[in-house]
Amino acid sequence: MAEDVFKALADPTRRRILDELVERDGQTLFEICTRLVTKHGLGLSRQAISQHLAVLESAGLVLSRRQGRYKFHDLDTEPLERIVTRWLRPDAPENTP
Amino acid sequence: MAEDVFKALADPTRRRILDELVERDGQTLFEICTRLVTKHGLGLSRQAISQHLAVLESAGLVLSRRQGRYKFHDLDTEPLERIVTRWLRPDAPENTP
DNA sequence: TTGATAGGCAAGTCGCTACTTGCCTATGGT
DNA sequence: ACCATAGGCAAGTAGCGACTTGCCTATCAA
Repeated sequence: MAEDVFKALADPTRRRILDELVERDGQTLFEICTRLVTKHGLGLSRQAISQHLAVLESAGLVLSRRQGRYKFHDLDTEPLERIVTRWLRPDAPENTP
Repeated sequence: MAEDVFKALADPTRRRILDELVERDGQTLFEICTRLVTKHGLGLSRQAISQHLAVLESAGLVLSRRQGRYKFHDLDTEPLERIVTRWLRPDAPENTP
């Protein structure tokens, strides 16, 4: 649903997570946690990030693959393009650069 | 700010408003109210829509021009394109159709 | 000038959501 | 077998956001 995509993008922390995943795919939960702390100074618990990842996953923006005791997360940008074309007028001057 | 754009898009009613404005620019508050009620069956007060329009306006998605006692609202899709390109990998296969 | 229309301001309520805390499961190393 | 690591589940809390209600201002028509 587009609803889930918009709600997922509404939170700044979730957008940071997408930033991390677009930089490097296949990160685990702990990797994302430490990156958010060190690079962005966010002091969040592991569960907070886990819940954010669940939201992103149910929105289709993040795909996860389990492997042993690790769970790797990958970015899927496919839902992004569809939701924005909703309001782009086909023949508006700013949309035909 | 991109923050305001994402928060503005998070609400379903505000997205409906954008739907109405992309269909016809220059609508007043009351026009939008009646359209949301008749076409989408939303039973919202005038103030609710007014506050939504304020959010959209502060996000730069809606421009307003006052004329007498009327206030016309226009859609501006410019902020939309910038926020999505944030996570689109330049050379990913799904982004080069 | 009076009344009706179009809109704004401010306070208050209510539900959702982000976050925490505590405990539990499972996999891997030694 | 043991312990550490990677992650999950569930309940509880706090703050934000959507919506309402009531009242106020401004413009136009009669």
